[in-house]
Amino acid sequence: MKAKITLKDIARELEVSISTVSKALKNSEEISRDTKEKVQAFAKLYNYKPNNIAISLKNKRTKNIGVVIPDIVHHFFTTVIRGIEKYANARGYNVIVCLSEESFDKEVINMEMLANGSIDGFIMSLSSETQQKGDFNHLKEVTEQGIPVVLFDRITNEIDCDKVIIDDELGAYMATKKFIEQGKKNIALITTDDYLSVSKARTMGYIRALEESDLGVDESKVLKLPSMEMDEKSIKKFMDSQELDAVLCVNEIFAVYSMRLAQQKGLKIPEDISFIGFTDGLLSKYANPSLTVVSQHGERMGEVSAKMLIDQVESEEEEETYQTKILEPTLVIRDSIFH
Amino acid sequence: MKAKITLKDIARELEVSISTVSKALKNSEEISRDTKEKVQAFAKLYNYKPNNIAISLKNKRTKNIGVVIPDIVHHFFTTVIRGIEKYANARGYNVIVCLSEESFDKEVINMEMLANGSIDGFIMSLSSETQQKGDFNHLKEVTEQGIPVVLFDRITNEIDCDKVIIDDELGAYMATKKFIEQGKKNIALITTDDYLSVSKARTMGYIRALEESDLGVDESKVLKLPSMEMDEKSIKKFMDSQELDAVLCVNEIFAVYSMRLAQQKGLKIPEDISFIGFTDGLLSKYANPSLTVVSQHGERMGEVSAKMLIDQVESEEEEETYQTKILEPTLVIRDSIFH
DNA sequence: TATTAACACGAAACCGTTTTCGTGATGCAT
DNA sequence: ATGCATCACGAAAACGGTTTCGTGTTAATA
Repeated sequence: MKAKITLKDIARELEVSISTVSKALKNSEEISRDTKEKVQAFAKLYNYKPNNIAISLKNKRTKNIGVVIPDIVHHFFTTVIRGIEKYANARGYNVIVCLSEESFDKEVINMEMLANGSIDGFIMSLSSETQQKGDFNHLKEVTEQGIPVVLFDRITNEIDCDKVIIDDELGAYMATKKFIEQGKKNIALITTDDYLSVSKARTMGYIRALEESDLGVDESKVLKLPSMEMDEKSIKKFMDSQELDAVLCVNEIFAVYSMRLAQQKGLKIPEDISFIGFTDGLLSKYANPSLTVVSQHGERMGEVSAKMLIDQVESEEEEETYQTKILEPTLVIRDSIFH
Repeated sequence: MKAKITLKDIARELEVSISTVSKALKNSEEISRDTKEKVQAFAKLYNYKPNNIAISLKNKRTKNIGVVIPDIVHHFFTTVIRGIEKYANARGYNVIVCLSEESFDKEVINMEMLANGSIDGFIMSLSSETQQKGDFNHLKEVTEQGIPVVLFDRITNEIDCDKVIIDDELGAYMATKKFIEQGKKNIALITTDDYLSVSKARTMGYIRALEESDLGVDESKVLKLPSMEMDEKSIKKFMDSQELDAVLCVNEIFAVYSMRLAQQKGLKIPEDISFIGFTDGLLSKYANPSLTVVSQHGERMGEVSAKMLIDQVESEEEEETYQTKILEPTLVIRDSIFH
């Protein structure tokens, strides 16, 4: 086992001072050509690499960014992470991922763990429990300490920081309007409780599209599940209870599952009943029929979030001016609706 | 903005030395009751939290573990990460995720970045390019430096370290045998080139099951794709070229896609043709019909890997005895085969 | 020859902890 | 009064770097 070599080792071996070695490796003007060559050759030979921790301690920059998300086994979050990772890596940053698993306590613990010097900034999406409680003190504390935070997708207006979201209202509006244009009359919405910021916005888009049309809103055609967790029973009951010819779902799982229910009843998709979901994941692509979705562009969202965060981390002046980027959703047309 | 408070700040404020503060906060016997109370109260009031970086530098432990995987938008890896994250977090570790994106170079760069003090150990699954090249020097360097490594799923025998895999050979064997028991005669395999350790093992299991039966192996019934990337054309061509009544696929995407091809030809699943895939993801669960799969128990794999790594990191003696844990795969029966 | 600038390097502080060791003060026994 | 523990605390080194500033040597200049 060859242990890592340090500046001190090089200095001792070459009989110069640590400072000389440090400067020589940085090609400082101060050091003579001779010494520099000697030091650099020696360093290369023994594969010297500076210790990241020591550097972090010195310049109070870790080059790590903390990502706190509710769940990783969810296609949307996965793509966001990928976007963050790609962008951050390109700028020399590493990504520390923490999962809150939709729990407020875990979110708090994770943030506290990372806030003590481990990271330069946070990118996060709130857990459902946090959004439900409306308690954002952990975020406040962190921002007050001057640690930059970027909130994405599941955000709150109570915290002053950069934010990245897609226009969920618009996404749902576009989807619903599509149904209307295709002559659908009984358009349902399967969503979750309003405390989830995204669900609330989507519901609003659905309502706006219907109100702009002759159809109007029928409350009984809206199913609000308590969470994003799959709840087969409630969906089945809802789907069985009425005649529908179009269903908008707040995620792809709900959509694919309800498609199957419809098929079991002998309905033809999209002729008898059409479906649109949110999240452009594998499921939508490979479902049968393939599912039309509102794409949230997770990877893009990740990149944008990472850019905003790193720009802030690296900016000297602490700018008290935060922005909210709103990404446009797009409809990815597949076989679950008419082309 | 309230800046973080340090030991030095407390010391200055309370007019004691830094060492006294440090000891007082650790409830050292050395310090008088009075002083301890004073210091602890002050620390609490100003919400003192020790700086992780400084501690890392001091005791050469970061409490971070590096996870390097080829891809994150893949259900299996996602579940592994979740397993790692849960276990590691419970033991006070954070997880730094790096994606190699199946590239050898990125794998190397990521490892080098992390190996300079940022982490206490690695958990990784090799990129396909690395397995193809057979170049493992980056792993050798790291292990020679005394940094513990745990390899999972995509492993190599050229490196001495702990490993966690599932018995891929057995999984494919079980699946193929299932087909045979159900009277299937023309059993195909859609897999990838043998350089991927998992594909090779799965192919061997498939072959063993067939050889043990009366059927024997028919090379033309095996499709070897160049990588795990989806290649619709090749699969379509393969499926069209012959009469099959069962297909084993090396992942769930290939399986779901070929199911759809079969359905388009008017075949009934599972009566005319049955399917089994690897990876128990969302796709399998919500496909139509739902897909029978060989479950790799990713989350378990993640937990086991994390446990092995952390145990090694925390063990004083550097044990030169490495183990390979082989997890048993299980068949998750769904509607793509007879129940 | 005396002055001075340039050169090449080292000493030391610093980042925020932990930990070892030393020491002044106190109290007790002799 | 003297010796000796014990107590309560501080000084300083260490982790591995970066950076400022000081300094001895040499060579050029007056």
